[in-house]
Amino acid sequence: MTIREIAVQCGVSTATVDRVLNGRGKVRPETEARVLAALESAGYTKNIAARALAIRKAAPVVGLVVSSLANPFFDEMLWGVAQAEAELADYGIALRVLQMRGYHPQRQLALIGELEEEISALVLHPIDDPRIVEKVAELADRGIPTVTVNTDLEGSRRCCYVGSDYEKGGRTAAGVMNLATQGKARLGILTGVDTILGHRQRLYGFESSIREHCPHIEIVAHDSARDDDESAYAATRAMLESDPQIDTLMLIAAGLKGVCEAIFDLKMEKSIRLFAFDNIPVTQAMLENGLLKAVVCQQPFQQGYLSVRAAMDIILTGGVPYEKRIMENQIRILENLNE
Amino acid sequence: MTIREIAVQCGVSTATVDRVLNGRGKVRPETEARVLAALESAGYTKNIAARALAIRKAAPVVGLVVSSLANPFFDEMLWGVAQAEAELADYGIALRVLQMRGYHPQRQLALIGELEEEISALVLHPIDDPRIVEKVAELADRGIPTVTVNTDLEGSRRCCYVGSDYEKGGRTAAGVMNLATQGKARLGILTGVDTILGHRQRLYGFESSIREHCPHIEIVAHDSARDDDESAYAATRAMLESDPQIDTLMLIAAGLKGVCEAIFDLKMEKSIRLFAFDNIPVTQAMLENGLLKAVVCQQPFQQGYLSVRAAMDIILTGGVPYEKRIMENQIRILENLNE
DNA sequence: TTGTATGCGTTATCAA
DNA sequence: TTGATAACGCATACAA
Repeated sequence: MTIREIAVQCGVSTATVDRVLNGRGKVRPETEARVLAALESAGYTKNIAARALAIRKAAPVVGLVVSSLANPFFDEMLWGVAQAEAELADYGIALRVLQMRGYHPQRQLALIGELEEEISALVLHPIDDPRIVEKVAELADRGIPTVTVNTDLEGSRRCCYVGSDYEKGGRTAAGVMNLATQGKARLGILTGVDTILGHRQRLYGFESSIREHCPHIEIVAHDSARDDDESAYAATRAMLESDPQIDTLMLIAAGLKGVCEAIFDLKMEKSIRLFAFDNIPVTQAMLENGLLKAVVCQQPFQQGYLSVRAAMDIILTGGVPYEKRIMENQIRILENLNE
Repeated sequence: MTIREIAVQCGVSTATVDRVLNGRGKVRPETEARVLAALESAGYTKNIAARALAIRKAAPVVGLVVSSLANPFFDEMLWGVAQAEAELADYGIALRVLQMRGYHPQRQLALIGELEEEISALVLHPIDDPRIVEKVAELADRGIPTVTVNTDLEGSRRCCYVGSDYEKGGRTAAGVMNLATQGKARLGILTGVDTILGHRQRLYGFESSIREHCPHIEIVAHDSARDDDESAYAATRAMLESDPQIDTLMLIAAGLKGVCEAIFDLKMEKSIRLFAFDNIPVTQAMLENGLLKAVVCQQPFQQGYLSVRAAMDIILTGGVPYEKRIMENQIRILENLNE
């Protein structure tokens, strides 16, 4: 079913159907109603190939802002972004990527500001801050849709989210620990940071699942690794020195390298069973030496690919493909780490 | 870079460039060389949006032949096929699916024959038989590319394969067993069928990995579950009756329901740790009651989606997107079974 | 407020 | 062996 067919059916021109379809106004309400009815009953959907060809002249741009500098987790995600970019080219859509370091709302606002004049859609790895929420609303008012990636921005006017279910990830990690420890452990938990929603959700999922299903896994220590290696080293060392009977550690966020160094420095690598999240450069070596038993990953490549594609789909179809696209929580051991 | 630009650059018409590009012949060798050179140096690639629009008139059809009847594993794969079909519609490409039951080469040949007159590409879940290999070659000669899905067809002229690495899947299952049993088990293996390549590869990956890495996992019994529930019941029952000291079972292929029934009938569900492949309707219940410890899955949805999309890409671009697209071997426990 | 005409890049049908 | 030209479905500048 094409615009032309709808047009003849209603006795109007294709331009009028286009005006109705894209809400450009300047059409008599009565005519509009008639066209809308025809569109509805025909189950009309835009042909994206044709639309892609037509909008080439406008050369739309998708913007991406991500806190990826100095964070190896995002390397793989940016690979997915690159793959999506190659596909965008066929549709005459360009991509502009701005990377930042850390989580400073002001900096993120500045980068969005740098993009907002030229983009038709924004993919954002958002910092959980009211100013960002407000900025997303402002963009929405100006007709620029935002796709959040990796972490959602609650209460905002973003149009869709691509990322994992952190609480489920926490529960999955609890399940793996239960399996690998036969349900018996003296456990220390190294948490992330409170200001990152995903870390809180993961911790909640993990800890509540352990308490509910594993009566013989005893949580004897709790400290924050603060999402970096130095703090992780210090926290791990202090935790193991104050309770040398600990035989199991769960690392909720970043800091794997620091945790492992502390364990080796204390020569406790034979007695500790370590569990963590995500696949970073040091992961494989720690699985190989047997200290790390398993990690739970969240498909970073797919997050990058699908978020940019979602922006593309929104531009191409004019509609939102889904409200949330949740990645799988994947259990990785040495044998299936890199696929 | 467009065909028109290439054309003016070479002082020929777009039609001539098109003839060179699509090997339609009827172009002076000298002209062809000039156009080819220009194409090369410009790094020309077809615009798929434009091509999609143009080929609508020809209304190409993709065919799919799959042994999915009476096999719940394929339900999820067919979901992925349906998703791809929805996307095909935008490109004016239709899909015809023919399902079959079991693995009879003659039947598969008949179904391919039913499709071959009308299709531009074939997606095939191939039976490992010389007649099928020959048929694929015949199609290739007639310009119809074949994408194999789920299982590859070795030595054939298929243009790409979408499916898992079964040997790696076997090694992953060995790794999970090692983790969950602390490397100590008295193990019985229930194999699949020899005539399915994937089953042999999985078994090899699993068994060689166990022998190499797990000195205290003792393989004490071996029998075939023959890929169905009745045979699986009989084999399991016989195995456990002849060696009641077995505490761990690995099921390589289908038959989970039969295996579990045998274990329950023998009232051995408390002493057996069971491992298997794939997520079928009975999987969740067996994970919940604790008999089944984990399964290794092979992304059936993605297999369906990507194989049909590969056929679409081949039609749209005229080239082959990749030679193999390998699915991940995913470790599933109750917490991350359904995502 | 509505309609006409043209172009996006590729394919395919005619003529030459 | 070549080239001109008309689609494919949608968007839009311009005319009415």
